[in-house]
Parts: sequence; C-alpha cells; structure tokens
Amino acid sequence: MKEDSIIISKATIDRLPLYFRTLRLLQREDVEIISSEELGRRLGITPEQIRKDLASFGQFGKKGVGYYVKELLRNIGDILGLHCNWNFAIIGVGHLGWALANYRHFSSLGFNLAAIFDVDPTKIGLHINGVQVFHLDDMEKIVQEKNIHIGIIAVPEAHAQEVADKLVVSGIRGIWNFAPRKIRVPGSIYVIDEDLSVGLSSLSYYLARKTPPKQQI
Amino acid sequence: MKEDSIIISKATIDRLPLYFRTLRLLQREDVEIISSEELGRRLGITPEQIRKDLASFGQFGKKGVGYYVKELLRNIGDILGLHCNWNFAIIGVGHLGWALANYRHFSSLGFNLAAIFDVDPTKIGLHINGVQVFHLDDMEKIVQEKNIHIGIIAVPEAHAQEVADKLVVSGIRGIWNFAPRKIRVPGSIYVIDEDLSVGLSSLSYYLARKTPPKQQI
DNA sequence: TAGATTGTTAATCGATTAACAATC
DNA sequence: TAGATTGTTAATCGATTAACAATC
Repeated sequence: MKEDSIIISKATIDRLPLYFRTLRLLQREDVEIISSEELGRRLGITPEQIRKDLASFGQFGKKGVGYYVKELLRNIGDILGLHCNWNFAIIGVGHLGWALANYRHFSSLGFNLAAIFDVDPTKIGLHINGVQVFHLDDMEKIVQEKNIHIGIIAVPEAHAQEVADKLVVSGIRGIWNFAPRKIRVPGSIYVIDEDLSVGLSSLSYYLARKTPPKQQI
Repeated sequence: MKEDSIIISKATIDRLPLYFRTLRLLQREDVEIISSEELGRRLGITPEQIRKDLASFGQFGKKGVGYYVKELLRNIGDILGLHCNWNFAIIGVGHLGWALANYRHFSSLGFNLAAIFDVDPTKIGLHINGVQVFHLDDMEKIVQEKNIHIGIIAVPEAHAQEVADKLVVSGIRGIWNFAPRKIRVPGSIYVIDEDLSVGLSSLSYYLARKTPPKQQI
C-alpha cells in the first residue's frame, strides 16, 4: 500500500467515485473483466489516466488481461473508506436539505443519515425519510449519541458559519458545505464546498462565448 | 480583451463565480475598494492567484490602490455572461428537481427558470415557484417558444441519456447533469456533470485516513 | 508462443507561486 | 515623494500524456 508514502492528487481522488459508480454498473451487467481502454471509453477519461490513478494505490490489474470488476470495486470501495459506514447529519430542512435527505445514492454507497437538524419548531420532531428532525440546540448530544462524523450544511448563507461552529464543537470531522459562503473551521476538519451557482455560472461563461472546452470533467 | 486570443484555464473560470459572490457581499457591506490581498483572505485563495485570474481578462485594478468593487463586479458579471439573462429548464420533478426549482440564488444571478418537465401525469400542469410543469413530449415546442438555452437534468440515471437526447433535439446549448451517469451529446453542446455522491465519497476518503489536504477548494 | 494489457518511467503540458517593474 | 498594490514575466510545481518494458 502506497497511500501513506505518496501524496495522491485531489484530481485522482475525485475520479475514484466515478470509477466506482461505473464498475457497479458493469457488475450489474455481469461484466467480470474490464480493460482501462473500455473503462476509459465509458467515462471519457484516457486509459493511461485510469491506470495511473489506480496504480498509485496498488497493483489491482492483471497484465494482458485487465481488471476484475468485482475485485477492483472492492479495492476502490476500501480506498474511499466506504466500508466505514459513516453516519452523517443534515442541517437545514429547506428545499435543498429535504432533497438531500431523500437522495438515494448516499445510502447505496454506505452512508447513513442519522439525524436532521433545524430551528423551526414546526419541523422539530418530524421524520423525513425515516429520520428524525432535532433542534439545533441538541446537536452536541445527538452527534455524540449517534456517532455522527459528517455534517451537511444546507442552511441559508447567513447561518452557515454559526452551524459550522456548532458542528465543530459537537465533534464532527468533515463538513459538506452547500452554503455559498466560505466557512472557517480548525485545520483538522475537512471541508468540501459545493456552491451550486458555480455550475450554472461556468455554463453561462462557455455559452456566452460559444467555445465549448475540448474536454468535459 | 484577451478572451479570444488566450485560452483561459477551467480552474480560473470556476473561481470567477467565487469572486463574483464575494464582491457582491462586499458591495452590500458598502466596501468600495478591495485589494487582492484582502479578497484572497476572504476566499482562502492567494492574492497572486486572484491577480493572475483577473489579469487574463483585462486590467481591472488600479496599481497602488486595488480594485473598485462595483466596477470589478460588473466586469466579472460580463465575463461570466450573466447579463445574457439565460432561460433554463429543469427536467424531473423529484426531490432534487423540486429543490433546484426553488433555489433562490439562480435568479439572483440573472438565470430565469422558464419551464419544468416531467412525465408524471399528476405533476403536469402544476406550478412550482410560479413555473409550469410540462410533459416531456412537449419539450421541443416549449424550448423554442420560451427561448430556453440551458437544461438541468434531475431525472433518475436510467432516463438521463434519453432526456439529454431530447434536450439536444430541442435546440438546447448547455446541460447541467445531476444524474450520476455520463451522457453523450454532440461536441457543440456544453455539459457540466454534478454528481453529488462524489462530494461525500471524497470526504469519506480523507476521513478514513485522517489526512486533511493542506488546502481547501 | 503471440497478442493483449498492465504498471512505471520519462516527456510534456498546464497551473500556481514567486519576484519585481510599473505606476497610482 | 514614499508606500502600496497591480500586472506580468520567470521559476516552480503538479498533473497528464506518451512510451515501453514486464508479464499474463
């Protein structure tokens, strides 16, 4: 295992979930072996890139043959830590929080929605997708009780920092931030920002000048 | 203007919306002038990076002074094509489509939700956020009528390609794809993939090995 | 064995960082 | 003027692509 010796690029890590999801599809199609060539064709990624990405974690393929789908799937799942069965919480039951609470792909990847938080008294106590909505003030207690590691911020911008602070105090380790604002947290907390207006804005950029980039992501 | 002579990196373009949103915040705070130093501090981006990004589109700053917030805001808005008042459509009234239809930031950036599409007869004719839900079969007509340029795919994976095909035929120019599947479209159509499970999976990767990357995005 | 395909090293390409002259 | 800060060029760093030896 090279994970600890060599620094893996962020770009590589972001491609792993794509490989994973495609391999799952292949498994469902009863494909047992796949070459980097064919996997690349499916994803719009060069075979060299795929081999390089995978090789940075170990030797998962068989020369002259390809990759065993089932085996590679297990390996990538392990690399991504999907076996950890992370518990996560959603903060904010607006339209976006509601949608995320009902998003099926998370649980199929092994993530478990353990709690939802809001401040609106009419929402506290509700069950969304079978998960209870708690008051923000009870976060510390619930996070401990339910062993929650990841917090998803889906509150209005104005409250994002306040919620982030609460999450940190409660002992969360990772934050997925949908609020379009930079949040400040200690260095030990990992944050991923997901500002949805970035996607639409960059689309606008390309459409406005009629120059589609050569390669999609 | 250098836009046409020099190829701007995708990384730069993805940062423009971040600059834009921060400048808007500054304007609301009545800040008139900002230095790359201070803007960088707010965003967690180096000042050199910001100056480089902006300089690739023109000379927007004043040496020894900084950038005029109002002026820079207008310039970045123009670069991003936000003045084009793009009409967009959402396809799929599931939880995600519903949330996107109600997302306020799009309209505040000048994007106009002009139509929603689904196939469920109980949803056709409904108005969400004041916008009518049409049947998928009427797409070509409605897209033409309402001059829609952008389609947001929020349907289950299994139907993503079929919807993409319909969008292309209808004359759409850009697609924002939330379905976790690669869609195939002609080269002239610009596609942005937004697979929400990538965010959670990469969080999982870092949490599983306790090595937060030095820099957040 | 011959053909295929990986894993790895080297070459290229692109993006970020550093340095500094220009100038407000 | 002196101090500050941009815009730009050069240096560094990192990621992708190409090439090919290893080997199934």
